[in-house]
Amino acid sequence: MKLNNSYFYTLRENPNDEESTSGTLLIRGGYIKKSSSGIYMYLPLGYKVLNNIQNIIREEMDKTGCQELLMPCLLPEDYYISSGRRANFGSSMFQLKDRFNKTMVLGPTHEELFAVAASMKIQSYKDLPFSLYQMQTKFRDEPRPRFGLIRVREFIMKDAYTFDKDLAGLDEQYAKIFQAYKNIFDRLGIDYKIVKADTGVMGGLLSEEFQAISPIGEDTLVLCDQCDYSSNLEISTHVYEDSDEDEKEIQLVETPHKKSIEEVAEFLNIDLKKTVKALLMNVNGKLHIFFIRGDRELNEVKVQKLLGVNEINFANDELIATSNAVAGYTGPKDLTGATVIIDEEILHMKNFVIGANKEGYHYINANPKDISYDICGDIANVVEGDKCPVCGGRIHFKKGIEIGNTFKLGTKYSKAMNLYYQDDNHQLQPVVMGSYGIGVGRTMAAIVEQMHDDNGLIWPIEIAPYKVGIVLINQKDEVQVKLANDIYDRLMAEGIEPVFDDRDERAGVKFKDMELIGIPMRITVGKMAKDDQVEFRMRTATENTVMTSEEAINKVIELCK
RNA sequence: CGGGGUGUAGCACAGUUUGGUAGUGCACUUGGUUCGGGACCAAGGGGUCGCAAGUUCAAAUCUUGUCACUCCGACCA
Repeated sequence: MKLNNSYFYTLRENPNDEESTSGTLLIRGGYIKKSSSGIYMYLPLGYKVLNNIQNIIREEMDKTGCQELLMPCLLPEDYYISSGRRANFGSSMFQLKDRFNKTMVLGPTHEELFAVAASMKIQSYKDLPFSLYQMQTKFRDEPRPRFGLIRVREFIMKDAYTFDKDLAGLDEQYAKIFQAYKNIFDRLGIDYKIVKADTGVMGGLLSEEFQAISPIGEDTLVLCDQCDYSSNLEISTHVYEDSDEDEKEIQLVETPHKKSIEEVAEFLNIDLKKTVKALLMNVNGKLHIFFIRGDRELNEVKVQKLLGVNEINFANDELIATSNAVAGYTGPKDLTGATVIIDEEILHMKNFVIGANKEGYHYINANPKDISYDICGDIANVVEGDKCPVCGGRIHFKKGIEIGNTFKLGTKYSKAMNLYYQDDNHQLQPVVMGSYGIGVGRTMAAIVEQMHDDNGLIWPIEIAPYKVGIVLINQKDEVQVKLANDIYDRLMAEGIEPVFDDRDERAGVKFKDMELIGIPMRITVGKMAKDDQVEFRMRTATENTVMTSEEAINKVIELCK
């Protein structure tokens, strides 16, 4: 592409409404433009990168024998009502009426429709297994779009679905696609971790997430410094460690005006880890009081599973008044009028601090024998330094951007969508399904988050919009012009399209732009053109290498392989 | 959905307190000088000041409403 007379622009200043590095750089480089909150245009450069990523995904998916197809985005609401997910998605699903007043939705994910497509093929066990995928636009009306392409309302997802006759078959196909995902993210050059995760609104048997490591990630990954244990914080299991202290006698102490657990710990000069705090919550309109160690956080996913509910909220004063709890001084001793749930860890603690259910008082040296409760379970988040559930090492956290997700769905959707096959005993059996997603635009943003510097983007060669850029220093010097054009033509003939900066701009502008848009290799044609000499430089390098034009061309060809 | 912030030229912003001709930098056009790391000088072009109603002789500025964008939270694959 020659920049003269092309659609190409860059911005010298950061946009004022983008927070993330990736969003800012992609906008400044002219890769994307926001059209409204969480909805972006992919401009020519951005579209090339998007396509390059899609091609890598396509190659690896095709290798597994997965077949590509294309589903509609616009669907009757009925599919999601049949599967029972219409209510789950709620207002995050875009909805509209057609001219006959029928309710249509824009698809947020396509398990239902793939089940319908699969039913055309599946009659007997002999029709299984197989797998299908598509790359298609998905719509989710996010309450808060954020971070450029990372959390958006309209996005392209590669979604794949496997169909098997039993769990053994699912395991086999799952493993194949899992490996393809590793190949994809390895080829994209992303630093990522695979973690176990909650199945959430998808349901099913198992969920694993591919998480790009990034400080702006919205998920917390729990990792072990000794073994390869990894888990999303939302489902990470907690190993309890018994205290070896001798039990002391419980004692009431005054803690005037010390309401938060941090204030109490400081006032009593006691480690937060030797305290127990209360969380007063509203579960289905009833007061539930949760007790966890003072330095931990309540894990809503675990609580929802333990209690079998979809939603928990903070309790208001009216609800709290149904018990004898005193805000700031609530403890699990002699507490009445609420369902009391304690974290199992508390049973392993000794001589800890609890609220006394009396304004201005706490107990110290409380022990498990002193407290009473209705339910006990794992309800808290792990914290850094906790014991690894696999090897006993210590765990630490990293932040991740979820770029891929794989689910063993089981028979949830096949049963709901009436997808059955006949087995060799003439019995009807539900098809066993798996589903597998990759957010293509989000992956692009994650790559930028991981690969950039002060001067701009840095694309890996395989996904760069152009692998090499030619900077023509003086477009009035015929020798330079001819050499630059010769190099351009030679590379085109090799099937490598360069971006050729032939604009009437000063050299500095051309260098800055080439760096901002992150072109991996640069050939500069300048003063030495009369001796057939050019400068070659990688985007990541700080020095030029002088060589002949022939050597530069060969270098590019070699690095593109 | 709760709480804050911002809407003025393609981009980034000032002007709003105290109403009185629409401004600055970048970008763009023309001429000149310069020209291998975001040049300089000069002269230009471009804006229903988010939208609507109101107050006023007069509104970017005051009032009310409304829309959009955004941050923190809630929520979320």
